[in-house]
Amino acid sequence: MLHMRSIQDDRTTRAVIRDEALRMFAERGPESVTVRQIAGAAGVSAGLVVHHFGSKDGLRQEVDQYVLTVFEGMLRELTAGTGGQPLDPGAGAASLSEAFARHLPAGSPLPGYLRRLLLTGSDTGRMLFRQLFELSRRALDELSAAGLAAPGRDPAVRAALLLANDLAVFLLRDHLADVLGTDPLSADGMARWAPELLGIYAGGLNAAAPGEAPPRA
Amino acid sequence: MLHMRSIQDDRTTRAVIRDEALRMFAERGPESVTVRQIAGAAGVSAGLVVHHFGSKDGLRQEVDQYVLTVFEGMLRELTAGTGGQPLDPGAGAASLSEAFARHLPAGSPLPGYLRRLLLTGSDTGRMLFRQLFELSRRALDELSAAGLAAPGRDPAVRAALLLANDLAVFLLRDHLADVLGTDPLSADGMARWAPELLGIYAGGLNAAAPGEAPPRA
DNA sequence: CACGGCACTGAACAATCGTTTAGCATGCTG
DNA sequence: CAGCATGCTAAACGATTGTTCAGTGCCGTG
Repeated sequence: MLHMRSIQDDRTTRAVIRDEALRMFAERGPESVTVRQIAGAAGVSAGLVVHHFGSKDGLRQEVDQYVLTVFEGMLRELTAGTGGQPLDPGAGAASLSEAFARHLPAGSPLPGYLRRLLLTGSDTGRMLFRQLFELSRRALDELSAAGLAAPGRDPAVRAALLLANDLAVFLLRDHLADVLGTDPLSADGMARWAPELLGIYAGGLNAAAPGEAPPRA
Repeated sequence: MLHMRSIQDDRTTRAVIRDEALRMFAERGPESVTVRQIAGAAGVSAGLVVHHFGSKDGLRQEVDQYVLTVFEGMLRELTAGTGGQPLDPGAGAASLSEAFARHLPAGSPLPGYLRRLLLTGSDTGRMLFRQLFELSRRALDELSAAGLAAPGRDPAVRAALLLANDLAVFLLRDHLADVLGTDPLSADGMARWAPELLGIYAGGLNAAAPGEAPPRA
């Protein structure tokens, strides 16, 4: 209780346990990971895990909190970076995957953990989604104010739609990598994905065939 | 003691167990549901569950198979219905949610189970996604042949994108219902969602304000 | 009627779970 | 130096897990 763990002081035994738990939780889910497996991966005894975090659920909550903190840091940098100038259409939507690809190392367990967080129906996941939704709404407002996108007849739905489309990329990341042969969160994958998405956002499904008669909106 | 079941329930005990397992698996995940809980919900003993399905995993596999069969039946009807005539733009993408809303009762556990199937990294889930991807490719081909949509510079990515956008709706169903106040798989929800999506597919995010210079595409 | 198979139960099984406990070493503090 | 909290381990605890087993009642068939 003497020292608060600072960022530079991070890899204490406690942090190692937390990181291993994060990795294993993301991969197989908290229910399928035992305290002894976490302890083994961290090179400590099972009792020490409980000693540090009170219980397995206490560890899970701390991992939740940690992941949320890291992610919010990413979001803060993301929104701060685009604060002044107008955004690309879909930047508020497409940039999530982009932010992941840019800020996280290749094999980071964070996307997987966030995915699980969004899909388990937990309060943490709900709060996270609400936060992302508000972000999407603000991004759409900015686009709309800049004349780069119409707010639509139902701006809330449009913001939700842009967010959902963006989240789909990393919710379905493994499957997309499977059928496309490229991880959509990698640089190569985004180079294939982004133009297609931006093309649709720019002019719809018919935009890429300019000789064709444009469809009626 | 057969009296746990309602009077007019022609399902066999085996089917009752399967259905209860399906419901509980969809809600909480197979790892968090015990054989005894399933047995209790079905009004039978734990031993009988194993007697009918060999093991808990055998039951899980049978539920997988059952869900897949039902879902493929839905898909077959879906593709058969749109075989002859040209589709709306995005019909191959938007119709999945539509098919769910039309073919399943309100509280059906099937969407939840399919969601879990897609996100657990199982072989079944991968096969399911590949199947959906092929369906999406064919739908895009039809749209393209009918001149209703451009295939894009990377048709595989475009098909994957349309599929991902569609799947996002029911992967994030609960969260979308939370922030929008309407279940996107209900009739009301789709009435709000579909126009927004089709509008983007028809003319992009700026469809309401044409003549603007499109961003980098 | 006898009998074999079937659905089914309740109890027991070994394994594994999260957690508790006792104890050991280390290092700081008065 | 003693005192004591801290990081940590090994062992054990009770509860719960999936599964097995012996047995019971029932029903159609020879």
